[in-house]
Amino acid sequence: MKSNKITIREVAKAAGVSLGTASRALNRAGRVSEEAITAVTKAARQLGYEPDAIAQSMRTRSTGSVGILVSDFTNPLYAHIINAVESSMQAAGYSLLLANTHNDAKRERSLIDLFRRRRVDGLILGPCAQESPKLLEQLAADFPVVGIDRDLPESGSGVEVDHFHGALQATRYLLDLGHTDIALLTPGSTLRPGRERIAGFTDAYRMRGLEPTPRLIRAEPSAMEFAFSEALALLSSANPPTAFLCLGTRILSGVLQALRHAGRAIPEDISVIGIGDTDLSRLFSPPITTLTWDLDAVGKSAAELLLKGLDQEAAPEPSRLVLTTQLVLRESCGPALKSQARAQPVQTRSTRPRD
Amino acid sequence: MKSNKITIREVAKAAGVSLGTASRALNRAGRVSEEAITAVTKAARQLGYEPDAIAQSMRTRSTGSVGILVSDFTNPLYAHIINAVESSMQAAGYSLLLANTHNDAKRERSLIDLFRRRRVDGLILGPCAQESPKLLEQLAADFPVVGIDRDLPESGSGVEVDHFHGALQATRYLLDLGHTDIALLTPGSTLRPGRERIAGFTDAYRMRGLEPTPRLIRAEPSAMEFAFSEALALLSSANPPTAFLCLGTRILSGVLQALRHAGRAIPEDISVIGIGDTDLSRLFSPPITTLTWDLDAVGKSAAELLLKGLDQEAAPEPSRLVLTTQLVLRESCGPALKSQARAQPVQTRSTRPRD
DNA sequence: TGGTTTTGTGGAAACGTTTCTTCCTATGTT
DNA sequence: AACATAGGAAGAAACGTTTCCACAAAACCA
Repeated sequence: MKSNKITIREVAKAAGVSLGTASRALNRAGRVSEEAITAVTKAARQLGYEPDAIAQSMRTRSTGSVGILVSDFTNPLYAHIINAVESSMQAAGYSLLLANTHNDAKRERSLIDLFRRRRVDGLILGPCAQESPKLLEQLAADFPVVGIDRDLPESGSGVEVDHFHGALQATRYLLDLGHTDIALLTPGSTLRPGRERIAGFTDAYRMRGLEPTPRLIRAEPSAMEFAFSEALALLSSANPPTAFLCLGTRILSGVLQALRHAGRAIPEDISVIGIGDTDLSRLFSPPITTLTWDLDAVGKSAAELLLKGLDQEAAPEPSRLVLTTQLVLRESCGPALKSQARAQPVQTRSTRPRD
Repeated sequence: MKSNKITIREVAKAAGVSLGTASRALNRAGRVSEEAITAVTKAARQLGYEPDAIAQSMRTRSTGSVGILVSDFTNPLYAHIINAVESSMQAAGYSLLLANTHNDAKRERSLIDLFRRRRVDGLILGPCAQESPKLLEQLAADFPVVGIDRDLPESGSGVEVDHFHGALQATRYLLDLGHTDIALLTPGSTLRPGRERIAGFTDAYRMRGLEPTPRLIRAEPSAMEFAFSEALALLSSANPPTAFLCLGTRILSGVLQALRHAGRAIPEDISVIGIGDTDLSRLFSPPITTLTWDLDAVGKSAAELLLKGLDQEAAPEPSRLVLTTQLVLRESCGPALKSQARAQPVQTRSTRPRD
């Protein structure tokens, strides 16, 4: 049952019409008679005609596919976002071209070029190391681009999570519990999320007239091994932190592992805040207080923004969307019993204009 | 900086050669002089020429893209597999077209048709409800297809995990601990993995001269809510199980949640075996004994099988690969203290020929 | 009835490549 | 010196669609 390729030419011949008419009949475009439509559709069905999407793309200059680039979709946060994107795009008739950048700017660049050569209709880009807004600007000349949690040029569209206020809220919560030596672990200070988190973290301190300890701010590319050894090092340092703010899924695992390894009890010895409402944070003992946000909404919004850009060819008005975070309180944070106020009081000044 | 499309025609003109020569020069195919090559490549670089992959596909009948279909890549198991597939395929120069079937045979069918129309060079298919090997056979006539953990026709290639012996080993381990009332929770008895697991589970009992309790075998589509309520129901039933074999990532979470909800201690009150070496199973207290296998190897092997099929057009010899499972012993299983031998001794007979 | 519009059709062009065929021109051989 | 041979290039065909254009026939309007 080798399915021989049936072209529209053969359909036309079988229906007794010209090739052009057959095409118009199948697409119900332009002027076609009812009887031509019935004849052609019948012939197409009988022959098992399947239009060649490549040839269609060739002619129409649109492929019906969009690319999505993230650093690593093994990360459950990305997996959920991509899942939502896929649902929305599939419903709209688009296919998803997926690739990992592994947080490598060079690779991202070459993947973008690859996708451009493949003539994707649009592109969704997650954060990536050493990202430059300029790249996006150039890209946006070719097709709609939507960034996720990414630095955007003036003209760019994207959806962002309010990591600034998220980190601020989480930090204030810990400060309120009496912690002053809070370790902040977050991936990538060069990426928007990391930058915003550090700013929010710092601001929370300053709003209390305190200053965070630079030594306790660890912003490296997310890796569980990094988080594990880093946490272990911090714990055995001269002035160990009394709380860990773990703003990365892998980081949370690494820190929890380190705490177990070091024999520290949560929340008695040390408080922990995690990220992303995963099975781990819900089912860990104790359940982990978690900074979270709506991943489905991120993906869905990104898809909608992209679809909007795909719809109207000539209306490239940029749109941004900011999603808020929620702090889900569980049982992993307690008062800082052995707190020693080491943080330096300074004049309160925000690292960021108030909004 | 609107990037105007540069065609090979313009490159040829700039280099002072004919269109055909330019193409041959860029592809280093056929007879071309060295000087033509240098002239053309220089012109191409200067003009910023990027070949149009669609047009290339049109002519060469190959798109350099492969499709992959799984039920739901939010499942970390699939995410890891896809990750490995993506790495291998990207290294080989292929792009990945991804979609979720949501375990719906109809949707799978239509996605396959969509991918076929998009002229993917190959296809990787995860398990899907009501799958029919016949479908794969038809498909394989058009392009190479690789199944993952899926029923295959005679002629099909694929990689499979030895769920049979995995379940057998896990069950025997629990039986050795004195458990006779073991609950088996696994997604989809119509899917190969579920079927094999039930067979392995049953065989383990029979090798001891016992028979499993049908009531304790729960094979439904994987859903955390299902597992939670199902586990709760089993716990409050007349003869509750003393051990849970949770052969699905979501299922494990649901059962753990149910056990916490019911106030049962692991492993004192009840023993638990999970699946997939996730953060949850490693970091849970106590760490969960886990039936696991090499997800990277699954993805990598699937990609390699597909690449082999893509390479040689004319050699459709089917190849199968079976990967073994490992039982990672942790601390979630203990002896069945309040075991009451309720299982019926029967004549030992395997549900499956020995291998 | 004669012109004007509408409607449907067939044929051809176009999308941007690769590849096949033909042809010319050196180069080498007897 | 005449002739075979091979290397290189130009030109055209092909991939399977959609869409543009011209044109005939039918319908409409005065």
